[in-house]
Amino acid sequence: MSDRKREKAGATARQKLLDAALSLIRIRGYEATTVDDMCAAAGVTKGAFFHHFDSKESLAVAAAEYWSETTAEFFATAPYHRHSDPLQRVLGYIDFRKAILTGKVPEFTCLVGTMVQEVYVSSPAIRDACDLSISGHATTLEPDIAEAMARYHVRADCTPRSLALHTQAVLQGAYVLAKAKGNAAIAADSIDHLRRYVVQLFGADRAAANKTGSTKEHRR
Amino acid sequence: MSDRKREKAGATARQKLLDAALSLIRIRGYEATTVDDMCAAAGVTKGAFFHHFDSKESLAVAAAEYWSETTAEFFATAPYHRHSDPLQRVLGYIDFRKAILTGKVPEFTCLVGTMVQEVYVSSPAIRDACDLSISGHATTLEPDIAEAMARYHVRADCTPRSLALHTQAVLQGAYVLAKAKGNAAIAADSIDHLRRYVVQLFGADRAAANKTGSTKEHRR
DNA sequence: GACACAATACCGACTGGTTGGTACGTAGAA
DNA sequence: TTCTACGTACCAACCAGTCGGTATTGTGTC
Repeated sequence: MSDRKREKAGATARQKLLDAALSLIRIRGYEATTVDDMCAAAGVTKGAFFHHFDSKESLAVAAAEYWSETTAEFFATAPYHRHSDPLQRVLGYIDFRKAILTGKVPEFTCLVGTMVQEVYVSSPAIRDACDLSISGHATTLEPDIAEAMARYHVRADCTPRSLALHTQAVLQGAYVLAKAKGNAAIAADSIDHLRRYVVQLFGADRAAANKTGSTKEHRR
Repeated sequence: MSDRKREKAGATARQKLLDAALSLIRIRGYEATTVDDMCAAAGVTKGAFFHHFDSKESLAVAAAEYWSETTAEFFATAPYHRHSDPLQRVLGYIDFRKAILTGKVPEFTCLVGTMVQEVYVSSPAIRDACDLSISGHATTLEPDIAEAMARYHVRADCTPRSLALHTQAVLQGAYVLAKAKGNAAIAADSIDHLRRYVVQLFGADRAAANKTGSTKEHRR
């Protein structure tokens, strides 16, 4: 947004503060990350901080919005969109989420999922920004899921939106367990289960649809 | 544990502090909950706090252990254990987790899932206590899952432990989304997906087993 | 049962460092 | 000159943790 602000010559203080906030909050959490910490990490002073942000809270809101923008860009350019089959795009998304579990835990976990757990009662503004980030990302999955459901005649009593949000729940939960265990393996496992669920959900119901028609169903 | 300490006459300061910590941390998070807050909520003074706990961190470890004890007791006496069929016990557990999504969000969410997101880098002691709580609870599900897998001949390449941990990941993620959205409905939805996954996992593979082998497969 | 006395449980004022936030100054661009 | 974009110095409130003290409980001795 507003590219005129961060012209050519490197990042502006606001930008550097947002980047610093992203990495620090993902490591320490929101409350444990102080304004001074972020200023030091960004290489700016407190004056700059409160010039750009009214308060620590408003920086958190801006950070959540910045997170939404960068992740949206990141996933929009990801390779899984190339598949012509909508189900392959959905599975490709899941595979992609698993593939990016690299590096240390704070590097692949979710900023807004971390923040919202701390502030969901104390700061409605931050909570709403986090919700918008998660729900907004889930919304980008809905068209593919809807199309796949239509093509494979999934008639399970679940909506594209519900399944999209479930994928996010699994990912958020996988991150919690990864943090508890200190490694990504457990998160990858959960994503495997999610993938198996989606495969079964579409495959099993396709088989059910086929059953009414014809083919190799071995009715016992 | 050590019932002689909290005899008959009401809760001791230590007990009151642990109870206060549980509810406050679930609402505000660990970092945002001050020692003074917990003392005030417990109706004791700071002297009592630091008499029973070396530091705020050691209280958090004790709180995680206390959480493990109380939840273990809670689930041990839950009704789903009565089913003779192990799969029904597993599904009963999932249904039970959905059924207890009552009241406000801080009342049904998980203490250790909340804490571990804040301290997984800064405090290994708390992180380990949280991991033990989550993983320990998951372990209690393994026998039922293993038995159900054996009975229904599930040969999916997933272990009882992996599936048990996945249920916890889904629950933790469901709580994150519930906090973001401010209500339990989204969590219930995700638990529905988890239930459908388990049903499919056991049902679909049973069908597959039946397909290859004889009918009504009951060999052992 | 009475007493000494020691350990435990708890109190509350205090502290040194930290926190989010402010006031004001300044450099450069328009 | 005025506006934006910072930098520096500072503050009041707050924080985890300390410390000297007191009330209560338990225990060994006679």
